[in-house]
Amino acid sequence: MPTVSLPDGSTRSFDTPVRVLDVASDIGPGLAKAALGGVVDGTIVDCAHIIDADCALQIITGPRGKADPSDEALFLIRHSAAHVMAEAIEDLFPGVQLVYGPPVEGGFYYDIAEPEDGSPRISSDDFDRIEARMREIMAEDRPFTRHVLPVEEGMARLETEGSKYKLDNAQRAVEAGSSTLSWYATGTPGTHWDDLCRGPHVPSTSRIGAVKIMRVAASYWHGDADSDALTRVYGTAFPDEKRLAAHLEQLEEARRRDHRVVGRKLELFAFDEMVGPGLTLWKPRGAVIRETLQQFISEALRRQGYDQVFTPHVGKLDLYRTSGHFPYYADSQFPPLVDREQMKAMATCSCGELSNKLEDGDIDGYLLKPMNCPHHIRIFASEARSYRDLPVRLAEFGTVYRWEQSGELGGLLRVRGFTQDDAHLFCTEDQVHGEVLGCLELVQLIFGTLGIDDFEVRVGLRGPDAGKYVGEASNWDRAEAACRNAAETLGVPYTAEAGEAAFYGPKIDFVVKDTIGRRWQLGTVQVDYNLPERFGLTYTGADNAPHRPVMIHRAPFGSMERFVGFLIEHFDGAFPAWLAPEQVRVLPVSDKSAQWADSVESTLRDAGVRVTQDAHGGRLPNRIREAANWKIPYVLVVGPRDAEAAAVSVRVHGVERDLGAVGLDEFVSALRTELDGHGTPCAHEVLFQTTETA
RNA sequence: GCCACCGUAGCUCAGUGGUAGAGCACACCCUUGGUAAGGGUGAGGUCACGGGUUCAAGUCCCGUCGGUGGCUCCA
Repeated sequence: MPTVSLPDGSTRSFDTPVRVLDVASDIGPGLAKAALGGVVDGTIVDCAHIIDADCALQIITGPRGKADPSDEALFLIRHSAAHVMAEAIEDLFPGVQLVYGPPVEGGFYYDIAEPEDGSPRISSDDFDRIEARMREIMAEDRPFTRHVLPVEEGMARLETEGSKYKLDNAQRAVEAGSSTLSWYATGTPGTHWDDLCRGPHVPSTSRIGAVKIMRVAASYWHGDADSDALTRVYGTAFPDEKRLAAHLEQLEEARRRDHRVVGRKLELFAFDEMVGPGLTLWKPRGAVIRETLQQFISEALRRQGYDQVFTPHVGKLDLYRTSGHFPYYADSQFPPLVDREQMKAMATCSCGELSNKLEDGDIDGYLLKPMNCPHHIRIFASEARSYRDLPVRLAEFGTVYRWEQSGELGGLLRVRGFTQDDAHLFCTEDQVHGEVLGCLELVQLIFGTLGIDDFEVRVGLRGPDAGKYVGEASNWDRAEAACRNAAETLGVPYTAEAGEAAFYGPKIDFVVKDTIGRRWQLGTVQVDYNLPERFGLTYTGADNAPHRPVMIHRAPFGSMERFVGFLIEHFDGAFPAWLAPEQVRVLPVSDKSAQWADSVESTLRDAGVRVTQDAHGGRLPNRIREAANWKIPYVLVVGPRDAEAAAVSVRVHGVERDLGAVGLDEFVSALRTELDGHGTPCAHEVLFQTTETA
């Protein structure tokens, strides 16, 4: 006699066990028709799920009207679509084995093991016919039917079928405590296609609505690169074609906002085959943005008591043997630069001998630095340090080089040479908390000034595998507490992730999403007990005895490349005036206003404004359009009327009209205030009381 | 690094084995124009690179380089 309580607070009682669908019918036929599944006490279930005890139930329905479908509805639709796709692929590619097919953010995928007999692999050319087969299956409107076998019987079936992947899935389910194994047939069990699956699914195949295969990629079994190579086919599904089309349009829009597209159009940066992959060429306009950000943070660093240092781009291998970067991380470094006189010896070595000799130190050379810390540590070690000197804060925009895997490179977001806004703080145990807080203030200053409010804070802590971590447990406890505590004072939600610490200490990372939804770490603060130990760093305490300092690595931007890449997308290339490569463009209406236009231009230039004049380019509307395409914050149209009044007619990017004329001096002073205030207050708001912008 | 796809003018892209194309941008000329595309003319190509098949290759095959997406990695 289950009593079911519903989201509106009402309850319904039944004499016998009922299906979720029956409860929906009991509420109303419309709801029953729309039901895709249910949520019973927080667990998502099929419409056919039987309720035999009191519970809280929410019916999952497809979207109504213009509302977005619920996450649960999309989960069911996409999980079901993954099955239909798997069936279609098995139909079209005999010999494949299914591995694992979950719904994911934005869609679903299915991992598939393709036969290694040289038969054609699934390629994007096959998407149309896979989709066509899926639509046939959907049109047949076959019910998703769950059938359950006891573990032994189920295992026996899987053994017979001979799929090691499904067998593995089943074993995992059993290990996780399952007492049965379930299959879902698209239709009648025994007659139609089925798949080992925990469920749940939509009631029948037609309820999936609209599907699209998106891409195919390689993946690895259990995510392990040494394990079987699998083919992962990604797709997405929506309740209807209209929503699918809207989703695809959104992806297109995101692509237009991609920093690689915008960066080329606005001439911010370039990559060049001849220079090398992942090596950024900062063009003049991009360099302005980077330089301006560096100046901005440098001011803050001075206030916080940092000292600027400079160090070279290379260091001897011994430096990195001591730090532990070489050869442990050799795979992710550019190959060493070997001493000239040793080149000959190398020429006769086999690869194995060579790497041994490099490791042992028989062959010496230099490394393009993968990190700045070893150099900064040697600066710390270059003089006797007293506790009175601490904290020592050494800052450098240090360029580092890492041999990122070729498949990982992507625009400015993942490169092989990048400049960190790096600093290393050497402090006492007691100072860690305060220093971490200071680092977070810098991140807050940056994010706050630039209006970055959509980010995640991740605190990386030790995992259960204690052997992985260096340093005293008590120090770790304090450092972890310092990181958590500091994250809390930020006043934003953060996630504490066990096992995500670096091996040398806990860290706080700031993570943002790019325009196509990928996550990237920007700023980071890391506490380090390892390197001071490895380098034997000491300072003299008040007790006149040597003590080991604690190091903090921090980079509030992360790297200038990644940060600017992200920022291009954040602003869609329309940078606030203080960052914009070209802040003002002067457009004389005609040659008759040339003199006044020149004078406007030089006045602005004298005020330290990055200004240009466009006296060519044809008619005025054409030149306005051109300036808009370059996303220039302020466009000043000057004609005879303006010259007469010593004024400029102002347009601001993103507002498609003339805001009106103001005196040149008035404009310059308002703009100067905006630039000096890093965007606050905006000149156009002050002058025209408008808050419209792009 | 792995799998798939892509590489044609500065940019965006057409071109399914038979004489390399368009729009934008660029140069020059006309237009002196008051708020998002005025008109004309012209220049611009080793079709990424190397090999192969073919009477004939931008097009088909192989390799290399580069890019994109995902996987793995990320001190």
